[in-house]
Amino acid sequence: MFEARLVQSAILKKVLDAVKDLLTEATFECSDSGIQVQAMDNAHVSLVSLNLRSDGFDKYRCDRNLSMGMSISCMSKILRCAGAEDTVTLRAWDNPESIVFIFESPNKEKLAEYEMKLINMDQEHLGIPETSYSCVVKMPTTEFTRICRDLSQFGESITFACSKEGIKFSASGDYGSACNLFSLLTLLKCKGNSTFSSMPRFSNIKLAQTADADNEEEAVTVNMQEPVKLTFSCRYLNCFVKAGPLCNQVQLSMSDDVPLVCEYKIGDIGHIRYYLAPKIDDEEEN
Amino acid sequence: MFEARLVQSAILKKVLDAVKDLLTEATFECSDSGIQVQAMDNAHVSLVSLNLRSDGFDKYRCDRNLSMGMSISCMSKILRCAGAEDTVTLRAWDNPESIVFIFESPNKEKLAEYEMKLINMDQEHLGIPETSYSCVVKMPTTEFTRICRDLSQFGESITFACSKEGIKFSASGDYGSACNLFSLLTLLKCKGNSTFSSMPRFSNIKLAQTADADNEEEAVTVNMQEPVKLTFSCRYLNCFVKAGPLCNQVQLSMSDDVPLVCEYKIGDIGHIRYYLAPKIDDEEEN
DNA sequence: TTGTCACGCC
DNA sequence: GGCGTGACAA
Repeated sequence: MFEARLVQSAILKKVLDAVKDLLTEATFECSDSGIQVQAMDNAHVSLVSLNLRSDGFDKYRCDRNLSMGMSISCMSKILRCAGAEDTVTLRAWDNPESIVFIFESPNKEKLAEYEMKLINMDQEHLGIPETSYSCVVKMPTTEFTRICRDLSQFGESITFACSKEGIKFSASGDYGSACNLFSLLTLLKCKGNSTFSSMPRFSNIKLAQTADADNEEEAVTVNMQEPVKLTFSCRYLNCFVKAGPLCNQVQLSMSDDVPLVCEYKIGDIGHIRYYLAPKIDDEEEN
Repeated sequence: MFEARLVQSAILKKVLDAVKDLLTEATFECSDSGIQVQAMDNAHVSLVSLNLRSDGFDKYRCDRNLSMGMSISCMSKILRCAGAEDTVTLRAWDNPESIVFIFESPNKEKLAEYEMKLINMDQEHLGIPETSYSCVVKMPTTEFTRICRDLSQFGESITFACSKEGIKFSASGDYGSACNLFSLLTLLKCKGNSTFSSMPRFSNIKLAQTADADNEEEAVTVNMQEPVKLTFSCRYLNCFVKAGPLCNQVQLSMSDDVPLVCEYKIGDIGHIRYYLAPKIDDEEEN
């Protein structure tokens, strides 16, 4: 049998909020090491990769590997029935036709069971190569969310430019253009960091806005090997940003002509990664 | 003349919120003992019974019995014009063609009068027999509201099953099924109540989650003579649940093949009861 | 009748 | 800022 318990059902609620706009259904691969979902969005443009490690659950048992096709919209509806403080348990038998969600209130007074039929799905397990990226940016989710939302008003896509000057997000459209800049210069100056003058050009710039552990969540960190300038569709960025409630920081990994990776940690239990191919120049001109 | 004053107009506001989705018009029977409304909903499926005792009003005078047909939607609009802290007075003359609503602000600075024309209505006074029920369940309105809302997502109707094991609400639909259980066993165990083993089967189980007066509002109480299993339309349950703001606890009375009674107390002044016939098995199978 | 959007309230 | 509600459109 398969059983996974999470005392904080809120985590799973947020995970579903983070994927439901992109996926209507997905295969959940359950094994001894945890739960993994990899799926292209409905339009087959972006890719969602979700990992929940078994050791992150409060109880986890998986006798044999299972591939369960689930309706994300249904699962999202079910999760919405869990109280904010409830414990959630997922349970399925071997060769399951359905999966059961069990919600228990903190005082054990209420027990809710939701049984969801599984779906037969094409198995499309996608190998995603681990690569090293030219630029890796970490920033507060709130900032990134805000930037995507704000710049979306000006055009269909946002250009991420990461250089020795900092990270710059920009968009332009018929009636104007917009730009949000996290300037290394300013950041350094603000912190009275004197390394600026000796900062190497175009290679391996690593900048922490602050070293205070207290403010780590608010830090903007740029780790650059090569400058990059890539353009992405707002539509998808605004879907990714729905994972914001999971985590205070988002990590953006970029290289030329390679999909952006937008990663949110999920507590101690795993992460969700969104992959999105950059627009090529021809498309930008459209 | 007829005059009824309520310092807390909020009560009357909530009463109207509790009926306006079911009734577009209704006859208000006013007598020395108070105000009574009994009416089938627009679709003639459920029945609403509202009682406001004269002694619950801050001032009450009714020289002769009156039957006043009122537009509920109009009355609801008028009540929405009362400030949260206002005092409301209803006034009508004998043989009235209209009724006046008077709102006074606490500091007496503001006086608002709304006159509403009465409607001629068919007199349909429905005798509702007082019966004893196989199961009477009391539970927090918030829980009941939540359950009706949650389970509505899974089907058109909800089955209420009350047995020695507790009270169970369940629904099933195309893509899964859902169930909310208040288990007597769990409740008793949690409270370290040792009466469980001696609990009679199928008869007169009375369970209080807790005897603490503090938590009375949060208690789930089941008083069972006979187990029952009845199915009701979500649509109507979700209308009844609108009475939630009136009262912290709702009382559900059930017997086989007899309408459910869903009762909310209205402060010290009266109550509102909703009656809804169970779906018969044939209908369930549709 | 249901889903979505905008507004106002908490 | 989030939620619940009312209005509108499909």
